[in-house]
Amino acid sequence: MSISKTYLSTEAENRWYPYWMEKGFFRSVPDEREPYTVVIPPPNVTGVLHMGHMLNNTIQDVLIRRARMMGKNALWVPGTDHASIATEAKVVALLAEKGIDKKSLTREEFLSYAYDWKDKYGGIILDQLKKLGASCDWERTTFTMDPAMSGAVIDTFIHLFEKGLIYRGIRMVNWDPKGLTAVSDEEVIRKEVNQKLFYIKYKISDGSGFVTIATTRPETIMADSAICVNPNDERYKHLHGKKILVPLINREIPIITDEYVTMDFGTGCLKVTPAHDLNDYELGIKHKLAVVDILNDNGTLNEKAEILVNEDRFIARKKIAIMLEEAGQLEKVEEYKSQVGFSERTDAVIEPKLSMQWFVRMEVLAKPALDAVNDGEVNLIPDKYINTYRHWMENVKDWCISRQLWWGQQIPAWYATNGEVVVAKTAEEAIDKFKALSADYQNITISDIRQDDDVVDTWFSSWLWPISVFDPTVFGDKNNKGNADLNYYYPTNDLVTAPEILFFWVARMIMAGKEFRNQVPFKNVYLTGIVRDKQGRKMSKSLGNSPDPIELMAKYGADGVRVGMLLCSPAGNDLMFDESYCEQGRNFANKIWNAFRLVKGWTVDASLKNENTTANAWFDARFNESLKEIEQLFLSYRLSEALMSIYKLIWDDFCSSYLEMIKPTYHKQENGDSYQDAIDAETFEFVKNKFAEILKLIHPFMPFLSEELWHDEELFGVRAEMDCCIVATYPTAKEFNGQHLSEMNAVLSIVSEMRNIRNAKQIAPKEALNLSIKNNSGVVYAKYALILKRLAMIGELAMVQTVPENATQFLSGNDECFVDLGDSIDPAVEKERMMKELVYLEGFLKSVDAKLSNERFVNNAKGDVVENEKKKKADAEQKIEILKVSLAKM
RNA sequence: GGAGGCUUAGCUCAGCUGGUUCAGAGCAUCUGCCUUACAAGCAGAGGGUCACUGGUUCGAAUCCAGUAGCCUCCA
Repeated sequence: MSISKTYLSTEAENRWYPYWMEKGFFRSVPDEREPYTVVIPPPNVTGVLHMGHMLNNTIQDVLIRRARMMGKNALWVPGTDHASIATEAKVVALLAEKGIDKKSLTREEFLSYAYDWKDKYGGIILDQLKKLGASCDWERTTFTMDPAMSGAVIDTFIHLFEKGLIYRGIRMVNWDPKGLTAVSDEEVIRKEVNQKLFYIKYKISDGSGFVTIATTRPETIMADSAICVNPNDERYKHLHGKKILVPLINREIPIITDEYVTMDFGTGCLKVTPAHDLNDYELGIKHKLAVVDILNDNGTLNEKAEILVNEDRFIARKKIAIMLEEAGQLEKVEEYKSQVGFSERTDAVIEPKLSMQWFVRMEVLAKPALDAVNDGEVNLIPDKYINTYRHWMENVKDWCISRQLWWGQQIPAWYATNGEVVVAKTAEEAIDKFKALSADYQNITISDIRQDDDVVDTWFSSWLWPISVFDPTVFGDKNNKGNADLNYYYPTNDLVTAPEILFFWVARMIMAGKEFRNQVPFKNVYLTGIVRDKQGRKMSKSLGNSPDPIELMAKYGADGVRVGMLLCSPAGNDLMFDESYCEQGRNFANKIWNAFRLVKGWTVDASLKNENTTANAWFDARFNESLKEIEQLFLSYRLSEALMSIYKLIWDDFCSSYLEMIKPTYHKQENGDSYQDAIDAETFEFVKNKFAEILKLIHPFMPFLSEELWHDEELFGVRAEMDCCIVATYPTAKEFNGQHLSEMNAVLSIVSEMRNIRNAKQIAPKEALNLSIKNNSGVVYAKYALILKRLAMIGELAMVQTVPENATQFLSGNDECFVDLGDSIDPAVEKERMMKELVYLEGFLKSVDAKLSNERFVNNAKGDVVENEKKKKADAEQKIEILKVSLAKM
């Protein structure tokens, strides 16, 4: 091992990750042990590691490594998601750079380009996870479009269709008339735009006058199906039941009433255009209105518009305005600001468009998934998300699963020329199904049928993930009980993911788990926060406010970054990331490194008697006390707090206190040379063992550093090939002696007071001070003489019955401590200090007395609370007495 | 518009079923130290009307209601 002054992270990282891989420590196969399983939320195959991944995967690795060390058969399944929209967009863009238009390619040609691209870049993110130290079983790496995984998706589609849970229906989608595709809500950018509000006069068909309607889209009047007014609107009561004529084309449409209409917006009179507006569409369904779609896919008007056919929608808007003006039906035009959606990819104005889509019926599937969380079969951590989950699941809408893309699993639906549809795995099966359907299809051939062009939503494959990674063959066949892997590893234990996909992904996995295994896919869902920058902005590429995780790891070490991530990540709350946390992580690594160097440098003398039994016994108790706390914190998934507990145990208790207690003394000789005492064998053995325990304790958080030190041959000797920290047994809390802890707390408070005195009086650390104690507590201070000497440089430690002269004094508990400072004592200052303390204690006593003399308190409060107050009273009274006596003597 | 959440030290957060001298931790800050493990360090210290206003209670950071500000999801 290197004796460098600081921990060199890169060296350790390059040494141990390959070693772990080579020895197969990440590999898991079913055996007789209890399994502990985590499936990775598959990152987007096009992605590169960002801070969100860092956080998410650090947490998973901590959980997995700890479970592995606790003797469980730990499996972390890695993989990637095909992310149809994002990936297809990237491939289209890449092709465009090469001058290739997607539309000029066949589906097969396009997919071949896409696969080339995926093969080239798809593994980047997984390699980056390895840098972080992720201990995934890489032999199980899965991709959501692997043939077997896609097979599972198709089987699922067919299964649900046959069960009546998948249907086709009309739905309003965001249509990009330039890209000629539907885009998801996430790909629509809303911008505020200056528009015009046109006030158009519609003739009442019985000739009794006009109604004025305000609209920003006059070009859609030809698609109007009705005019709607609020039934409570007095201004329009006379119109109820009448009909009206669409300007320019004079089509007759009804006047309907609905409270949906806002009376004080525009004229209070709304034109209803079900084909071109989502709200109007719903209104149309409610009132059973005709749907008139006047737009072509490219945004031009079609023949249903009757006029301006083949004109672009925006040109049509201008022309209509003129035509209305000429017809005397344009009352006025106002400037108006409103939100308009633009396509993220083409910047075209999004057109709401009705189209035929495939849906999954949610009601039947959602019920058991809702119950699973309500009944605690699945725990959400933190549990505040239960409300959100419940609210969503109780108001769940059917799931639109078709996407107008090529990258993904093509929908297994087949159409005959007349539009009739069957769902089947292959064209051949589809033919059979058509033949079975009707005698008319007896001569149908493959060339007569056409497969649906669309693919399914990516979530429709990832909702199967916790099952399909183990056995993708169980979805089409109810009798298939699944392979050994599935039966061993499923249900998994913990899922670590972001709250934003609680519904998109987590809820749907629970549905799939219930549907296909009749068992939830995981027991606990740990929801992490969003990584934000210091100013609270979400980290994003476009803002450029996200540090590159790879660079961070190069700078602070993977362990430093892991610690840094967790230090600032309360469960479920967003975290304000700042590089300084990584710096803190690196410093911590360095602290452990140097503590190790210290211990390593000691020489052992087997003939020495163990003088450190008190220190050893205390640290053992403290270690177990802390461990007990840490175990509780892990149980409640408070990982950052568990880490902080370990941090303080190592830094404060082990380094600052314990090592200083046992550190052999240096001696300076007259000739200027110095030598250090040796340490006794028993203590050395103890500290060595405890150090190993500490390395194990920190391993899940800092795998590289701990493994590196674990293999230090000088301290631990040569280890067997498989003797690694990663598979060492995790420490468990044992019983501990509370008296050791309380006594040492008293001693350490004396140390702290002594240091304070030195600081205040500017006494050099090397100058020994004499301490006398008037013991009221019964603590045997003689046991702690060596510790007091080493930590506070106390020369003589004396037990006294009377108060010495010329000493400064302080209380440790109820024990009176006196430090002989000779002439440097200023009685006036001493007196003032003590008076101050007395005043404080008397005030405190008064408040305790007030409580105790309050009958209602004594009668209502619990017994132990009252007892406690009495104890506080007695304690304060004793201290006051001591102070008064001392003051009287001065 | 609907639902949920958050607000405690300069920053990031703990504070569970109201009751230890309850107002805490880490970082940052300040003071003094290059003390042969570590200046990426050591030893000390200062910092807060627990968002605001009411209520319940013997007792409220903690429970309830309202107000303000911020955030997320759904529409």
